[in-house]
Amino acid sequence: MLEVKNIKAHKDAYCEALKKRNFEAEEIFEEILHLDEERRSTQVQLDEILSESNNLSKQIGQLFKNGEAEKANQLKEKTTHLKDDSKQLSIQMNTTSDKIQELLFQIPNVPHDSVPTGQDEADNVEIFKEGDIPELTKNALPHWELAKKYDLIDFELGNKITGAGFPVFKGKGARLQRALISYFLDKNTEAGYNELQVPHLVNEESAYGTGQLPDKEGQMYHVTGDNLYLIPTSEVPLTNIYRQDLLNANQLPIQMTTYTPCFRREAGSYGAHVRGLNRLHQFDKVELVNIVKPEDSYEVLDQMVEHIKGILRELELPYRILRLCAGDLGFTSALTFDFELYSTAQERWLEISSASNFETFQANRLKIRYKDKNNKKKLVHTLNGSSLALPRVIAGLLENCQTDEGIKIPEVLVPYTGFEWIK
RNA sequence: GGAGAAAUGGCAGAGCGGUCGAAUGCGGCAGUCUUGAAAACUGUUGAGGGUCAUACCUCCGGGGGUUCGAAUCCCUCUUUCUCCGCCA
Repeated sequence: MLEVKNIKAHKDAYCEALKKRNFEAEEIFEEILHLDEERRSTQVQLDEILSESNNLSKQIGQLFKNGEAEKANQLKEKTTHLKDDSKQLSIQMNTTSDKIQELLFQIPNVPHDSVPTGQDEADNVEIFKEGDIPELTKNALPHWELAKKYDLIDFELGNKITGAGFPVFKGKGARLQRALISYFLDKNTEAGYNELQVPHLVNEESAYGTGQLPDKEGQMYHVTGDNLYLIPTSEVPLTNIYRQDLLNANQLPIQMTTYTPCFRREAGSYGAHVRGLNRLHQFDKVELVNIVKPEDSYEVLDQMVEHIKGILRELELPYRILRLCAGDLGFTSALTFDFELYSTAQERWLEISSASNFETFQANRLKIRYKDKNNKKKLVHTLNGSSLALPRVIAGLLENCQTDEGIKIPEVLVPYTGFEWIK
């Protein structure tokens, strides 16, 4: 959520930047600024009335104390109309504030200057590529075939228990998953991230805080009995830990990591691209969240990118990094880098991580602030990134590491899996 | 699920109809002393809105009510604690 004072100060620049997203902000900005004026003038009126009635109340108290009941009763009569007026005005003020809030919720984050223009994923800009794409033998298989061949993942069984998109991992498949989770968490804690375990269900307030509500309502599983949502990403509980907090500068940066399953309804997706592990309703992910001072956020974003690179390098997997174009940028993000892993058997790139800087957009919704050197209260910047999303890493790993003898586990993982080959 | 108690500033904790945005202690910050640090002493220290700055307004778990006036009384919800029941 953008701040009204920033809209006021940078209206033209914001309009210009939001055009990159095909978002015409001019009109909505005007309306917000107008409503803000209205809100303020209403408040001035309200404050005056409240001030007067506070004064009268004090006088009445004094008069009663002095035994001048008659005078007091005269003053009492004066307060009745003040009460009515203040009630009216406070309703009016709340209505206006709600309207402003509602409008602010509709506006996406302002893209960073470095975000390229573009309509959709085809316009994303590749900025880095690393790792050799292996030459596979003629018998090479896509991961869903490999999963079946080595009895690693059972998609049909998940179907029986829950439905499509809820696979059952078995034997070495399950162990490989657990190994990756441990490996990722170890890498993250080595880099200074604090490991946490968080709830997998969140309340409405949390979902609003990180921006899943109101605009992504249909994508979360909703537990209606208790009005809770299954998390689509652990970014939600992690970032909400600090909701409404006023931090001291020396508490920053806050670096958190956690492993959770993620639940996404992915309504309307189907077809070849969602086959196997490519797109699931439940999947595992290890997440990074950073809460930092505004002046540090872009440096931290770079660090996050370097950190994720390091992991992929160790896993010896071919990947590339994309700078998302304005059209493909998430609603809450100012700048996002996507990591894609090359799936050799499918001959396509799979998104396995996304590292974003939200600047103050989430922090403003969440009201996460800190006191800077001069004791000024400022909104923090929040960032997150996956390190990494498990299923597609497994998909890429199975496909790229397959040989005629079986699947060769990358060396760094062997201490975690306890085996070198899946045969 | 049943019975009882409670929720106050960063923390602990008083206040139980007007003088309360709130005593006191701890913590934080600034200063005195010290070669430096600690201790001691002195001062300062909640949040939001509003203003050029004051003034002023709002906030004592959330919501509603009584009253001229509510942290204080009433209703309701939530949470926490204790006891009981059920249970991984």
